[in-house]
Amino acid sequence: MSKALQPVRGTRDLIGAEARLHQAVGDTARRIAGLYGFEEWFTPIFEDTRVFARGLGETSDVVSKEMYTFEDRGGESLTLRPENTAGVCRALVTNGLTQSLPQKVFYNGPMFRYERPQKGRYRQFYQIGMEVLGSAEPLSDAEVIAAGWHIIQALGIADGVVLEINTLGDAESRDAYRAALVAYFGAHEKKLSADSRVRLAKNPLRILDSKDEGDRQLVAAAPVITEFLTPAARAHHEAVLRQLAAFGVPLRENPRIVRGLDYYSHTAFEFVTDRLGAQGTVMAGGRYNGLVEEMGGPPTPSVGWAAGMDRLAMLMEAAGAAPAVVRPVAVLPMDEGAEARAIEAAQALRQAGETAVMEYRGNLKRRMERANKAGARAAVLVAADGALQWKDLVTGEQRGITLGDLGRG
RNA sequence: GCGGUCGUAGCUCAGCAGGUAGAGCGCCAGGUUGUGGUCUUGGAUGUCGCGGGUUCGAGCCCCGUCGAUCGCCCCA
Repeated sequence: MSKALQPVRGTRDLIGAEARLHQAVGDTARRIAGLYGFEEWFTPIFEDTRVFARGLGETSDVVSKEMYTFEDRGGESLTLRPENTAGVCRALVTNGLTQSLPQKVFYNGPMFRYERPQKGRYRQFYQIGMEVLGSAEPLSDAEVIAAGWHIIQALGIADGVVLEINTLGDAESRDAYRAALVAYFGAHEKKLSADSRVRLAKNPLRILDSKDEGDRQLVAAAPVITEFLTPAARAHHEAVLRQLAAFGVPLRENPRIVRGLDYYSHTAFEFVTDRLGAQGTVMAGGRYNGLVEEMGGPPTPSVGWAAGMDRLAMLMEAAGAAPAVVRPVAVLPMDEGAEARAIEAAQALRQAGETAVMEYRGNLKRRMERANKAGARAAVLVAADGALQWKDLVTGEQRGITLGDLGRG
């Protein structure tokens, strides 16, 4: 045991039920995204460090203290992606797709963040995400959110999850609001928590979602973004809310929703749950109108979200929505001479789309036991003379069949 | 990065004024010379996370370390 190597802190193996859960999340999300006309993109797991430093904001926590950044043998500064929106925007630009907008993108894969691990929070974690690149229309905001809700429903976890939505307004609205917040919290600085005093200087909006009780009381009386929205920003937000209603997505307006990454503006939303302890955010995103430009492209207004597969999988498990395991048919030779014929039978089943397993060793009793443990629903018993019998492992019934019967289930 | 809790067989856990470890499940073999699930008999397995210290003696005490976990921070 002392010599056994362990997985690196914050990483783990996905095997068995956990693997199946993750697979179900990815497959379901991909399928639903397809229903909305989104196509999957595969971008590199590491990028030029500048992709993230520029995209997410140099001062954001993710960039300033959570990235896996290293120099490769050629002396380039590379970074394991901490999220995938910046990479997708970079790919849009490098592939010349800013000429054919909008692009509707789905992705699925591992992300890396150097954080203190906790349940539902890992250093290598998995995200799915959807992005609409190149549309400023409120309908694109509403549709990606609706697709996200559709996925949550399809996973069978909608019960404990609710959409909270807010707007951060455009740059003009946001600057005015930020100034108002600084003035308000500045006047009450002595009552703020230590953390929030730091936020006041660095990112005053962040005080809004503080968990500190004292902060919360101050926040309750703080100015609200809606008072500072420009007419255009207000119109956008109202249109998004209206269309979400048309999509049938239940929501709760929450003026305290804020985003941690710098690229967001206008719509900001989170699907949250109270069933995962401190890791309550399950899917989150918003509109980002400046990111593609940061990657060297033309102004390209976009919206999207990302969701933690690990958290979705945990919710599925808690909801008893775990995917069923496929029950195979076991093909068992009764004597050594029957092996070739058994292979033929197994292949016939597989050609017909049936999952077939062959136990590799032991006498018939041993193979039967293994087939049973593997959850086989039936066994095909193969005699040396080539005769086949079908044994239903649930009822125990057994009858003679021919090779041709196997193709017909 | 900060604070709390925890770490014993593959899994879930018990153990104790400090005297070098147990149960259930699982696993292996038999009861059954070609047929599983139930039942039954027997068997194997741990450097008690790792390193150091205190002690005649430590799974039980102390320190460190690694990992998990809860909260903060941050975020998906």
